[in-house]
Amino acid sequence: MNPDRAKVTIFDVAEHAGVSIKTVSRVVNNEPNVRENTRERVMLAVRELRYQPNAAARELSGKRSRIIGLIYENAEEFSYLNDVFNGALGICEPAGYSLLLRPLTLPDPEIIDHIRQFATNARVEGIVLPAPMGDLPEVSGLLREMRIPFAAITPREPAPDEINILCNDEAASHALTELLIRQGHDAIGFIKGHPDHGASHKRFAGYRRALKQHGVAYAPRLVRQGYFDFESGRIAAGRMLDLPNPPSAVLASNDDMAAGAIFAARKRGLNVPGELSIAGFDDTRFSSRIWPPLTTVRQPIVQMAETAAALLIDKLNGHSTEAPDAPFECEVVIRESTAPLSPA
Amino acid sequence: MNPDRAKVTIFDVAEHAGVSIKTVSRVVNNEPNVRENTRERVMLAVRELRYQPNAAARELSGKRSRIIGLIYENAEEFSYLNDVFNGALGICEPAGYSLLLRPLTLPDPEIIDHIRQFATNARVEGIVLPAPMGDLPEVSGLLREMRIPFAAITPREPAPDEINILCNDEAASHALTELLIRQGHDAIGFIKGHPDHGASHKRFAGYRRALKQHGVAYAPRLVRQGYFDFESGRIAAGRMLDLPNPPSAVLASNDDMAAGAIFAARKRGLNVPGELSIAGFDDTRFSSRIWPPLTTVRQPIVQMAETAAALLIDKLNGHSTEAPDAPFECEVVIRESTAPLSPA
DNA sequence: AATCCATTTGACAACGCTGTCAGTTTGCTG
DNA sequence: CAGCAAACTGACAGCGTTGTCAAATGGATT
Repeated sequence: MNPDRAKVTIFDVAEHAGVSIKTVSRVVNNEPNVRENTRERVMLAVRELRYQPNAAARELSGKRSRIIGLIYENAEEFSYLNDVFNGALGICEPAGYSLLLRPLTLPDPEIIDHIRQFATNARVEGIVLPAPMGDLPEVSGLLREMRIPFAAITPREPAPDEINILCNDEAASHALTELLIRQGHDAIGFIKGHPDHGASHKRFAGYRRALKQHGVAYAPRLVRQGYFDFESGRIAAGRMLDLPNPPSAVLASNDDMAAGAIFAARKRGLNVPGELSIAGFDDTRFSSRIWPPLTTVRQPIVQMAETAAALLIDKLNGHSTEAPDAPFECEVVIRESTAPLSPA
Repeated sequence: MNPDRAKVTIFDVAEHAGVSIKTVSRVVNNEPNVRENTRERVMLAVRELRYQPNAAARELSGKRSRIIGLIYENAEEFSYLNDVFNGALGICEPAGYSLLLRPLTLPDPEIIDHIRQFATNARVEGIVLPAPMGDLPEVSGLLREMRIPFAAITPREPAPDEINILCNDEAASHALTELLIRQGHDAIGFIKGHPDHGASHKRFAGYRRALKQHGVAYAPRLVRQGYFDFESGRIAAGRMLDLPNPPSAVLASNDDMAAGAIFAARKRGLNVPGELSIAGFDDTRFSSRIWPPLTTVRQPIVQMAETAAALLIDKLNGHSTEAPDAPFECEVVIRESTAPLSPA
């Protein structure tokens, strides 16, 4: 530690303001029962001396670490996490909290131990769980058991007394499918996402609902299991395209798989979107950088993460945690990878 | 803080092992002057009780926070940072350090204040500076002045007594250019990177050296300024392609700009790599997902970040910081966006 | 002016660890 | 077997805050 830094203590402020250290503590922590007059005097001293409370002493004495953990899957795709980090950090910092990262590589047979150790060792007060961490029952179960508050950013059903940040994946998927149907497509392939992710089911459900609503027959042969990665999308799309009656459009449950589908189409000499429309999900950073730019669905991830962190901090501070009334809205982004069914 | 957690203190261990707390402290901190016999007894007690030192108390008493900061540019492209995070976290965690993130949006006129505040407030012991943070003289200058040890992962010239992690960008750029020359290209465009990044200059230097070495004339009209983002790459490439005698190959200083170049080529109906070879730099995650997959250069970023963190921690622990003898090696990855010059 | 109660303030003991320094043991020497 | 240095070990005082609880203050009521 550098000798030049962090030397103004609560005693200095107390002396400067002519009060006791406890009063300074009260002011700094916004506690009640301080006369307005006194409060101002202390604040002035704080500002003049540039006092910054010592976090370690605070934690040791007050039992509050002001640290929030963020446990995430260390997947390849990072733009989602980037948004989550930014959202969470943006809230934590001004609130005086630190954010501690804990990447985990899934599947992880020792996940329970890892999380338990993280929670204990890193003395986090609360934890943010972006997808797919929030989807894993063993994770939320452990945290519940350890009585560590958490906020899950994940499309699972809301649990009472737990913070859940949702978005309307299902509706967005429905809208996207509807778009393709309106463009004349009636053989629409679907590449499912990883079955452990709540989002996968929501997205598939939206697809099916749209088909049904518009009287388009559901064809199991046009549905393939994918795992949210490029490779599985490439393979799944390839299988469909090699079918005797291939689909004229493919909806992938995320952009990575959509990119895989484009790759597969191109390998087979198919023009996208002329001969095959392809849409994705997530509006990943590269969605607009590939050719053709992807039609996809954008989620307000930064906002969702902000809300997660804010609600979590509220809860930690004993404020009433009122969940947002409605799920966050996704937005369909129409680009050039989809087009009306050509007359051929 | 949860009542169930973190209750075993140094006193419990001391009692269990039949020694004083100070001895436990010595063992836990690997201090000398403890009889082997005693050490083992204490270790046993530590393990049996699952003792985990209280970080706050340690910091308060010992003046060591065991926190390392990571200041980074909050750019759109994240795969580089992902690798940096993973590398640094992978080292910090087992070493008992926490990693605290501080994203900064560049350019930031108040960068000095932001960093100063981060360093003071967050009580970091040392800081990792990935590119382009390490390139900014005001940043390294401030840290030097504040006497906070830092490790810069950046292609600047090594500074004495400072930790610098380098890689041979220049050589890789040279090799990539050479590859194109060998494929028959003699009108090779170059899109420069952001002038504030050290890497930009290295990469340009490698290009020029290769041209010179192989007797290919250097044509300023084939060199354009870019800023490492897709859009600037698209524009720069577009300008070159609209030239009366356009290049048959374009080397972009990173993959984002290379993707922009592919985009520009496609807009003009040019076949890549048939009519135009394009190569990038960095082997971003999407390099192999776009069409055609990009020929590019891969840097061992995870290793570089690991080394940065490890050397920094060594330094903080007072060990001799011996810099790695040689810069890290980049690797040219040949994919399908480059091809021999076609006879036409 | 005296009394009472609510509000405000302060004294002081934790919190769990490391640094300091003094005390105790051990292993050699002579 | 005493004597001595070196190797160990332990007692105790902080570190800078917050929690507890007692004391002081102030205003309203007799």
